[in-house]
Amino acid sequence: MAENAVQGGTGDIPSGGRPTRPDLAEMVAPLLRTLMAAEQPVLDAHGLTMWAYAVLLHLDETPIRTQAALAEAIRADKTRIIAVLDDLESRALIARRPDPKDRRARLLSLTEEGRRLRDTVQTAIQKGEDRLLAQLPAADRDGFLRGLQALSALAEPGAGDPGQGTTGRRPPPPQ
Amino acid sequence: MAENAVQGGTGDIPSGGRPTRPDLAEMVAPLLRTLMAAEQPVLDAHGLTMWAYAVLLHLDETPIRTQAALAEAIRADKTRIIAVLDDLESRALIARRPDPKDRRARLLSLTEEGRRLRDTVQTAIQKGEDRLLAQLPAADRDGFLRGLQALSALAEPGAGDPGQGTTGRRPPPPQ
DNA sequence: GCACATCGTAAGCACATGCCTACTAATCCC
DNA sequence: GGGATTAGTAGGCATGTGCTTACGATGTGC
Repeated sequence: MAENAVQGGTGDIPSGGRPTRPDLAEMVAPLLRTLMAAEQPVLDAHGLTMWAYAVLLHLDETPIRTQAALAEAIRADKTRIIAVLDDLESRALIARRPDPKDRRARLLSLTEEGRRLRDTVQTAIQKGEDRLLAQLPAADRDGFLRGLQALSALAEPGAGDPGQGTTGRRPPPPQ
Repeated sequence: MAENAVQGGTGDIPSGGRPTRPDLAEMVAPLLRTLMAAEQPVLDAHGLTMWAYAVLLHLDETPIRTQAALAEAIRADKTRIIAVLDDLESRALIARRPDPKDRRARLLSLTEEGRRLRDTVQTAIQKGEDRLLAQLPAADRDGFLRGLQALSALAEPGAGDPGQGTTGRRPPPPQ
């Protein structure tokens, strides 16, 4: 039944034995490359960079009160997203107003046009992703999405290992 | 039954409606970060870079006849892996001999010690990965691994869209 | 009022990456 | 034999990134 299942559940590797499945990173890295390569044309068509798109995505979900918080949320550098925000603001996709309660901070919000663009782009991107997912058996696709969602949540800032912070530079991608 | 399932199968998005799941890349990118962050200490402990580890991994699976082929297999730059190979060779982890049949090419192979190190490192890495996977329900874990394996295979060189080649530079990671 | 901390911003450094251009050695083809 | 081609190597260029420092504006605590 589960004969041709991917081996690799917990405890599948006898101590000292050879691993029986590829490393997760070895599989995740090419997948991310594929996904980003598929996104790129869509983003290009709308004049968005990956960072700008990440801003649009995360700005919509939760109201962000400081640029630093936004930067941390999308794992960007605090000083590097300034140009991104400048561009998005100049195109009226986001609004950046001083917080009345603390005029040091800038209240970031999506404009109606920003929300519209975000919807358009995201729908197009997910349409392409669905073509990929369609190649999976329905059962695997469901488990894949659930597992992916669960595992990615462990990487969110604030979850998992606390105290690690922003230490260390970004390692080169394997494979 | 499938009430709390992740929405996002093919055709779940009515045209014009809002997407109902996060973008795949938005979930895959943090996951890759987590996985690489978990690998790094193990690699450091054995004096390996990500690239060096990728070389050890891919050199073991299939005999590689040219460095260029290896570079393409691990999606590295042909000229950049030379230093990596130099280091691995100087540590007797790989062997690099001129091909008798074509002395321009270098036959690359893992030494016994290289294979031993690869096993040690990979086992340690997968042990950490299994701790992550253990947090998933068994059914999802199986589907996740099968789906991940299938999707990552689509990104392999030679599969999927041919003719794309090495065009374009590496985009920045979203989120 | 004044020292200190925080937010946004600008500028720069160090480093890794992808790409390109030689250059040598070796091979292939005519 | 001689020209074109290929593998490996070395070097450089442009870019993107993380990190640090500095500065002005603002807010907080004493």
